[in-house]
Amino acid sequence: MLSVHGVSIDFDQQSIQFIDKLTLMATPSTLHAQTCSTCNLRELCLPVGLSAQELNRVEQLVNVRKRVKRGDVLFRAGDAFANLYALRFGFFKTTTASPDGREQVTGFQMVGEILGLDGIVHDQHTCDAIALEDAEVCVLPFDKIEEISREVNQLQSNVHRIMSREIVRDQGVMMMLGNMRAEERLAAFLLNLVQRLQERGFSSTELQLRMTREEIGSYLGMKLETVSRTFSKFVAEKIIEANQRHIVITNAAALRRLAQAQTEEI
Amino acid sequence: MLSVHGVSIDFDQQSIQFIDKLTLMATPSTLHAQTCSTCNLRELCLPVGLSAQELNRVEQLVNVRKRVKRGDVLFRAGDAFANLYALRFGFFKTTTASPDGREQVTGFQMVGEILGLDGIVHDQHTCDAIALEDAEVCVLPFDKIEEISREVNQLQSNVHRIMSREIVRDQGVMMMLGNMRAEERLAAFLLNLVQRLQERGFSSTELQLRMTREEIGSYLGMKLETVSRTFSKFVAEKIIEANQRHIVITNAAALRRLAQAQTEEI
DNA sequence: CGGGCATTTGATCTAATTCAAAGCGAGTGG
DNA sequence: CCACTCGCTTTGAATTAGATCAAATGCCCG
Repeated sequence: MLSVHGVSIDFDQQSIQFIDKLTLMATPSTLHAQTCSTCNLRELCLPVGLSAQELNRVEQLVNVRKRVKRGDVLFRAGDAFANLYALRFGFFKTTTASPDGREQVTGFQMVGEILGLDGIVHDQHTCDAIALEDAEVCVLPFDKIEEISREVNQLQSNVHRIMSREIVRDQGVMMMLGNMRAEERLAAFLLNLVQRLQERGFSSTELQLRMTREEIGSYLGMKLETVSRTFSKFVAEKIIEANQRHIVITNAAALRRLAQAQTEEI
Repeated sequence: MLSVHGVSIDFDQQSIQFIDKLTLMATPSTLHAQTCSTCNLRELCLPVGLSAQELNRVEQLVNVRKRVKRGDVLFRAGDAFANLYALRFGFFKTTTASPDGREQVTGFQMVGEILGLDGIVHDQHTCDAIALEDAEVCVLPFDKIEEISREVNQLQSNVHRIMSREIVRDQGVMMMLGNMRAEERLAAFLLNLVQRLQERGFSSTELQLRMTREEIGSYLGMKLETVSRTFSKFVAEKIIEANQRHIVITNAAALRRLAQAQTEEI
């Protein structure tokens, strides 16, 4: 459930349309508002918990928004790092390549999540960020983030938390890749998606996958055939219903039982 | 090669003794100096690149050092988060547990590395940090880090870089766990250790493992038997010599070839 | 309506796990 | 100082989860 101007709104489906509807509701006069104060995502995003006054200061951060079409690249490994990106709507994957050309999906990002943290260490991105559906991001120049977070303690804290969250998330993925069997991984994956969607006001039982079986497999360290077979197994066991990429979770308890090995979010 | 007061020193073996020897050389009058300015690790640690003046300000950060005996816990999942820890000497592992009790090693830390970043998001640690040999850490209260890094830009930048480095490291581990076969993982693991040791002035061909086969396996997502067999295979192929935990790399090129799938450090 | 990608499903195959047993080494106490 | 553990490691044999190879089906989109 996403709270906008104190009003909670319930969604039963996630999609660009719904987010745009939300934008419309939240900011009737400024449809493509360029400021954080009028952005309906501010309670998910970098400025969580900032006072109106602090928010004013942070506004200076966001002057550019960028549309990224499905299939397009936001940044690529090797690109010079200058900005973080806050995802306003749409869906991304990040992929990391090895010297010998193998590629792995290392994350999926949805509304309100921050892309580009990998670039900070070496002033250079180490992964590709590719839109899996038409998306829009706020471009956040990192030097400005650093500058403003020296003045606004809450922003400083948020930056630290977001980075730490990413580190903890990665621990969970390692757990998944290192310890879990195919079924457990897929169960954990579905639950994780659905949980994040729920935090954003969408259904906790129904979702539209934005990625292929192959991308899921790459992320989960298994082959696309295994992903497909495991989906089929879940369907046979009446744990989920699956029509192509539309998934309905019919037995969340069973799924949770399977995914036990995964570290749950605190 | 570690540069101390402008003098480069070469080690052929890593061990507590050697680090203590170094301490002795670097700070003859204050054997257990409690300040960063006199710490021989300052070029590896949080204060990299700080001017003497800035260093003075950062000094206020470090007032406590803590000894941790082999097998002892520095912090545990669930512990309240208050400090980061800079590793002065010794060797740690961090382990993450799942609800159903499975445990996985998610990292090994050596001199100059920072522990505790996982705790920032939820003011609570999410992993255990356990010393694999007698160790000493500087206790760095995180609120002070935040406070000082508002004033000292270079420190702020270092904090961000260290967190980002961790994120990039984790991407590499995911790559390893998701894409690589047992041999490749072990090769990548050995090369990574040896590379980090080399950055600290130790040999790039010889190392003393501080962890068991089981711990290696847990980190690499394989069983201890497989780790052992793979070591034996490397020995048979004359890529390494292994006597218990003492490893000599005799054919680094072959090892590098095997580990190609791993993302190399930029 | 046709072409190309994505998905499903089946039949082997194999890398790694599991189960089992023996060997080794460092530390302890008689 | 030796004998005896106990934990770690190695090696072997059997088993298996998932990979690979292959083919058919489905679906979207121009």
